[in-house]
Amino acid sequence: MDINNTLNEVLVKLFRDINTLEERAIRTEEYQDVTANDMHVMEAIGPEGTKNMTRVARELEVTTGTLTISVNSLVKKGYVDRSRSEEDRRVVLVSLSGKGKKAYLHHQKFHQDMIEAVLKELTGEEQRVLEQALRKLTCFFRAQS
Amino acid sequence: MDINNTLNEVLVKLFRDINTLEERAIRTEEYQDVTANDMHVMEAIGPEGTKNMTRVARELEVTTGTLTISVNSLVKKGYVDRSRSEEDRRVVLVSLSGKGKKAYLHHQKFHQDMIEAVLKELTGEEQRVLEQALRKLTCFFRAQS
DNA sequence: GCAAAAAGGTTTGACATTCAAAATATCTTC
DNA sequence: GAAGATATTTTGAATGTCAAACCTTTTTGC
Repeated sequence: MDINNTLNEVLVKLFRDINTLEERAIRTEEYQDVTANDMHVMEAIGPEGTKNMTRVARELEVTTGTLTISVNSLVKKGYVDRSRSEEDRRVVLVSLSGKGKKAYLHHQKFHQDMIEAVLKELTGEEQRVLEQALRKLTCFFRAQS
Repeated sequence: MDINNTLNEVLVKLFRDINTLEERAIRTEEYQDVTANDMHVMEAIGPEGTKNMTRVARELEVTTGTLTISVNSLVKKGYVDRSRSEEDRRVVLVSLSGKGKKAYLHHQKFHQDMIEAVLKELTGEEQRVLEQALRKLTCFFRAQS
């Protein structure tokens, strides 16, 4: 059987399974009200300091209108703080609240645990080749854009 | 050490944006009206023969109600044919139209190009190692879900 | 046989996410 | 200080999703 076909099938399935797993990991007992989208927004805002709406929207590649709606919900749920800049009253600054930082770190830990678990399954040689392949994959998608 | 970072980056960025990236590749001049969701539905229906709604919905892991809406749109756009089974009048059979098959093959080519980009710089031995590694990971993630 | 239960799909109502374009408020420039 | 630029929110429309109610048709149990 052709390695091309095998890889195609495996990659498609793997991506789907990992996404499913990640979605499931985000909604834990403690963070039932956090959607995958919420987590992505929190990741873009980042755990340190503040960012304005335009910058976060650019990082997420969504319009600021879309981000406004996401942030509305995150503020209401208490994960994000929103305030107006004093220097430029047009600018809105967002940052993670204490609760938001905790949720963010919780998710980071999930990523780390998952990576550790995955690497334990593989030999050193397999790890090396996998890394090379994933780098190539990232390049491929970057080149498309 | 670096495998860790690569995996994390892939996990965070590539997997998150995979839908957007694929959609960008799907929407060409010829197939402007095909969304990423449309393509996933067409993949689940498959290029050969017919399947009933329940089976396709199960493969996509969505409700049949959701699939009905997706298929409505695909039928209207001319990518999918829908008919009632003669043996069991409850059953609705869906299949790709000529246009649907063409779009499907176009997307398969995108996948092929992706695989080629990844494999290009690996030796035959490395390709075997990669395949082995991905198989292990598929098993691993399957077991988690 | 026939009534009740099961099965396959569709419809409905609700919500989340998204964008483009209009609206609002605040700078900046000339 | 008026005109234009910038940052954000609001509005209106589309897509994608589910659960639950609702048809049709088939199967089951008596």
